[in-house]
Amino acid sequence: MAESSRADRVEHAPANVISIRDLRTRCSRCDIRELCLPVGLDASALRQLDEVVTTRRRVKRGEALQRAGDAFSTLCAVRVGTFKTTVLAPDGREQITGYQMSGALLGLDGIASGRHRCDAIALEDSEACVLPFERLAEVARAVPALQQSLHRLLSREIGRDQQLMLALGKLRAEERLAAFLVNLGERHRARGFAASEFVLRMTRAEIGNYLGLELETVSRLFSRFSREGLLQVEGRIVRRLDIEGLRKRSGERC
Amino acid sequence: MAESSRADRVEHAPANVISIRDLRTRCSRCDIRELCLPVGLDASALRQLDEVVTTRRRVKRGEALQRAGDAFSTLCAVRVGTFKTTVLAPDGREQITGYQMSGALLGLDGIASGRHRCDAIALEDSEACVLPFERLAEVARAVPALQQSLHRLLSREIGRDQQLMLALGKLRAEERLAAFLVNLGERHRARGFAASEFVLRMTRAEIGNYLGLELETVSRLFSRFSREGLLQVEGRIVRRLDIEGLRKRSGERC
DNA sequence: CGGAGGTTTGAAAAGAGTCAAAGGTCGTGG
DNA sequence: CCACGACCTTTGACTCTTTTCAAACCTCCG
Repeated sequence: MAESSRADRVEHAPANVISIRDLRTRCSRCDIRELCLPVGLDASALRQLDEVVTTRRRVKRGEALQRAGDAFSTLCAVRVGTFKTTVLAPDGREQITGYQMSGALLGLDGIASGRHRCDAIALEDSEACVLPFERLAEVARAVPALQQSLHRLLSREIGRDQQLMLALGKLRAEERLAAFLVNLGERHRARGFAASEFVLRMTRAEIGNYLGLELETVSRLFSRFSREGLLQVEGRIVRRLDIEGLRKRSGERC
Repeated sequence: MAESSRADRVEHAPANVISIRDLRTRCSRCDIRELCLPVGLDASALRQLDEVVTTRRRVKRGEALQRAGDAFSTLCAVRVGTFKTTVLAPDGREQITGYQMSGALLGLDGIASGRHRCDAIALEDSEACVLPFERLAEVARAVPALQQSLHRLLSREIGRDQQLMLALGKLRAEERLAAFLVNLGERHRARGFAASEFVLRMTRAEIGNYLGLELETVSRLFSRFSREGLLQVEGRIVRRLDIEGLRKRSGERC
């Protein structure tokens, strides 16, 4: 079952589980803390959060951080790398529901039922901090600022999902891809990288899956945008992304 | 601005705001408590929740319980009636992101930014309990069971959104409507009504908007399902809904 | 350096959208 | 309480975007 196909779980592959202590790194010193759960926490709250986050996991490209159906007990915060989350229809069709970069919190959908509801697959070699949820909830009761952070993260996830629904329900193919690229560019910018030059971590098929399109449609749209000077593209490498031009083509959002 | 077009706010239309005390009703005695925030709370936790929920609001058909952009300070729990929530694209296109029946909690997407991100419009004369969020969060810190309920509700919302993304991204028109009807039937059943006989509270256009389809497509599909004996439909009245038959036509989910 | 997997492009098909028109229903005001 | 108007629904005919199928090429990893 899912248990065995999953990448390095704490119990099964201790080599890939890293004690935070060993690395002498903590949320309080993490360079992505302003993108992650610690946003807005003061020094004392951060110290308490340090006590919650005790391990990390390395996940190789293609491996799963979590599988739908797994028992839920921890959230994972992406530290390095990129993940995709996917939900499965009963007939086997799969929908990618998001791409998560550093700072994102994975597993929030598992709280409700006590089982993970989606797969999280690494798109490149990645690293995530493990947050035992019960422990986190406990600390959140004592630290209002952390409670607020957690509420905000859950709420932000809902807002993001609504934006994707809007894209899937109302935008045409060209608008969806334009919005997706603008969004990717902005997420790179938020992480201190150029918004207009980056490497796609996902295939055309994965972009299409996420946007409710076929891979051929995505490929044709890249060609069109390239022809029209909205970007330069060589395989997965995107250059000179014209954010404003694309925003106009997107009906302005994703 | 939005403020003035909104239905009966506490400050502006006290006539429509009802003190819970006056009605001598509480969460602890509410007949939908097993569909709402109180799920799984014990007597003592319920008593504390009673202290949070002090007012109700009546909202007439077509009026807004909340508007995108409004300052966020309260959640609302649907007591009677039905709402739709909609998000707006910058160019004015609108996507319905959900239909909420009794027990649903509205406003969760506003926690992140402190502003509501969607409109909530009553589809029939409705009534909602008002939950001041700061107060609720405070009580949740003291009452772990309530904290857990709140986390679960937020998480469940994320799960629901993912199912809609799956429908919008991967299902064909016929499958989307079939899944929608099965889902509606089951929600009626969960509320003690027949799963196969109900009145639609939304127009064909609204169903289409929610499912990423045009109203004509929805109308044609109703005719097709009716022709094939999967349901009987007279305007908004649906009878003899064949749940199993429709489930098969849905690729099995929504 | 060999092959699997990923990408591009074309041509044809299909599903859903658009436009149009007519009939139905509901709620409100007279 | 009835009539009118606004809005909703149905159905047909046609259009068009996107999918499907196919083939060739690329490229990157082991």
